[in-house]
Amino acid sequence: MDGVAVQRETVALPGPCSRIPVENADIVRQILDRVGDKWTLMVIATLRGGVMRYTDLLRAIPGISQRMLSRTLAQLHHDGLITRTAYAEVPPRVEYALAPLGDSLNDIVVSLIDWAITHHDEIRQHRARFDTAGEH
Amino acid sequence: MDGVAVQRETVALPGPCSRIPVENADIVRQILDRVGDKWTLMVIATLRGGVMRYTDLLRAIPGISQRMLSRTLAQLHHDGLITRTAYAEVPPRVEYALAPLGDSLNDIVVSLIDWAITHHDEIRQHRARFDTAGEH
DNA sequence: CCGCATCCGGCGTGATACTG
DNA sequence: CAGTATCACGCCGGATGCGG
Repeated sequence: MDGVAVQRETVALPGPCSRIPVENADIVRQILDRVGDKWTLMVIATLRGGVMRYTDLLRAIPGISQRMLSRTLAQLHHDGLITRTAYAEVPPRVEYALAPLGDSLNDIVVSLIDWAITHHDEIRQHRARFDTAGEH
Repeated sequence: MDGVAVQRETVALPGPCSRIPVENADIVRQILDRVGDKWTLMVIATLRGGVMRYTDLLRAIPGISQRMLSRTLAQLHHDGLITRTAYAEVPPRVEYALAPLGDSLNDIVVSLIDWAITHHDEIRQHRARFDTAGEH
C-alpha cells in the first residue's frame, strides 16, 4: 500500500547518514535487536575492562540474572562479538573477552556510557519536572 | 574449540571513563534501560529525518506496534528527549521531533547505525558459521 | 479520520534449585 | 564455578474502542 519507489542506492556509509532508507531500517532494527537490548551493551561495556569470568560479570553487572547473562554471553559469542575460553580444570574456569568485532563497538559503547553519565541528571530532572507538572 | 585467549589490557580511550566503576554501572544500566531497548533507539534514529507524525513513525519503523510506539514516544517525551506537539484540529495531528537532549544522542545513534550497516554481514556470517560448525 | 488507552493471549524474563 | 531446568510473573503485541 506504500507504492513508493525505494532508493536502493542510498547506502551512505561515509560519514553520518542523514536519513535512514526503509530497507536499512530493517537491518538496523535487526542489529538493534541484538546489541540494543539492555544487557548486551552492559556486558560489552563491562568486558572493556579486559578478560572476565562468568561470576565476575555477574557481580559487575548489577541486576542481571544468571539466565540472562548466560543467554547474552551465548548470543554475543554466537554473533562473534566476544570470545569464550573454557579451561577443562577443576574448578572450571571460563573466560570471556571482546573479539575484534565486539571491540569495534568499543568507541560507540564508550560514547554511550559517556552520554549516560553526562545526561542522566538532566533526564532525571526532566522526568521529575514532568511528574510534578502534569500530575493532573 | 577455540582455545585462544585474547590478550586485552585496559586501554585508555577518549572520554572520562576508561573503565566502568561499579557505581557508574548502576547509572549506565538505568540509562540503558531507557535508551537501550529495541525501539527507543529506532525511534530516535528515525526522528533524525526531522519532524514526524505518529503514523509516519509507525510506517517508518517496521515491526513496531502502536502500543510500543505510543509507550516509547511517551517515555522519550517524559525524559525530555523529544518534543510532542499536538494540534487540536480535524483530523488531529501530533508531531514529534528531537529535543536538544535527544539531539545530543544523534552522533551516537549515527555511529550505531553505521556500525550496524557495516558489520551486519560479518555478524550473519559468524552466526552461520557457528550454526554449521557446532550444530552438535 | 488520527492518535492512543485498554483488554486479553502468548512469550520472554527473572528467582530459585539443581547438575557437571 | 559455570551453566541449565522449572515455574510464575510481567511485559509485548493485536484488536478494539473512544476522544478530539
